[in-house]
Amino acid sequence: MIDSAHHPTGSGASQPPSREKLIEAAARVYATAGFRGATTRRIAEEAGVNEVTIFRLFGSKAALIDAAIQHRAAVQPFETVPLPETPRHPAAELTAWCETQLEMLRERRSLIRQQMGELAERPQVVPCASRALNPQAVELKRYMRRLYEEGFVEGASRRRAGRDEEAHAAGAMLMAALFGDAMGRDMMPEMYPQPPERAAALYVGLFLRAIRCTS
Amino acid sequence: MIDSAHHPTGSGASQPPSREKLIEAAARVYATAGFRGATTRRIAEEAGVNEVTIFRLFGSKAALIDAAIQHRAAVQPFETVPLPETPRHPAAELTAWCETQLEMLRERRSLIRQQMGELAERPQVVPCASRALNPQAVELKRYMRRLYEEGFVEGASRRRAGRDEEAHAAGAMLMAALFGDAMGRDMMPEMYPQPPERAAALYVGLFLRAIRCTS
DNA sequence: GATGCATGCAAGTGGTTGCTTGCACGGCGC
DNA sequence: GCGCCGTGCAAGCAACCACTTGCATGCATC
Repeated sequence: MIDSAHHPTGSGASQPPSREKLIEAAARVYATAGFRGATTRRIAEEAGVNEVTIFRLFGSKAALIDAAIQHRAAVQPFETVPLPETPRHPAAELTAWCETQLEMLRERRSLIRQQMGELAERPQVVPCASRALNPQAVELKRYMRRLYEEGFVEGASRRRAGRDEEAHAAGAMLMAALFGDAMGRDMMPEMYPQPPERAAALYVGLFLRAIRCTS
Repeated sequence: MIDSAHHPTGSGASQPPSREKLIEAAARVYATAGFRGATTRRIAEEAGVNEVTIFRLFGSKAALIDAAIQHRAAVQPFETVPLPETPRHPAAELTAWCETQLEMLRERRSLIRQQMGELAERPQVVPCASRALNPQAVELKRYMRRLYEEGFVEGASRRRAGRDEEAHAAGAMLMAALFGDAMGRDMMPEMYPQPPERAAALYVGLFLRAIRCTS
């Protein structure tokens, strides 16, 4: 029934469908069951292919799941909206940016949770997991530096070291707020009484006031 | 069921050692390996007792691990330093409080990570996991309300709803900053360049400025 | 000494896991 | 027609899993 079409090679544009189906199924199963819970039988069933195909195409379960995780990490971050090169309306710009961050984090929520849980046993997932978050933090810091340079920050005349320290902490705090919101909203709803669509604007408002920025 | 007590050694305050040894070993193994990875053989070996003892004392592996998790969650939160009833030096008081929070979170880091990972498959751990964090958030909110009442917040005259919304978000943001610091410092060190002992003071400083509090 | 109890030890249960093997089928280029 | 290759199917393997059973042992109380 599922025989979707064409097939491999030729001009090699699309992979043999089994490979792709397995990678996506593995990502789904892993996100809800973790490495140990993602059995080859379950992944194969989810993908609608035979179990042996996993070993023929990937060699081992670990290789398949690594491929799946890396696929997920490699495909999405490029969709991120960059912050503008020169700030004009910090509140609006940051809010929009934070909203896409939140969306991204919420979408990957269960995968990120699994990776956090398996961090102790499979430390090789660390670079893969943080690779998704790190460029975002860098982007935020670049934008903050421009906020200082363009005079959006009032009391920025203090000594450089203290300013940097505070700016780093503020950036980390904003990222943590987004992360915590995306991760914690379903586990502890009483801690997040506001509707999710208000979250970004609220965090950004607090963030800008914390760094003394005239929004 | 929990008839500890009985028996030996005269005034016998101490439980039969096997039970306690197993609970602590289970907590350790679970924190690094998760539910599926925490095999009864491994726990028994870690505890230095025979594997059958697990089933004689707890009936099943799940019961043992539940007991271990609940034991960890039940024992520690009482050590928390409460925030003062009437604020005097918000910055100092909050910083001290945040430092104990950070300490607690860092100590339980791997256990919390595991619980997050298994949240999708074993949702019954949710209340147990959030029970550790929730009272802290409540305590923070009580303290914040007193900050408003005692006149520590400058522009608090705005409409009530907006103030509450912002205060909630600010509280969530501070808790998230602590959580993210405790969880992320080892996974993404470049995001936390400051030494860990400065963290609490920095977050509190930003937090107080965000809610317009005169520290 | 006898009884009760917690524990250790050895063996074994049925089930699941990752992975392999052997074989058959069908579409493709030659 | 004829290989080639990707795939499905059935069977099976050794290892591991949670859990059980039966028996021996040590210790404390009676």
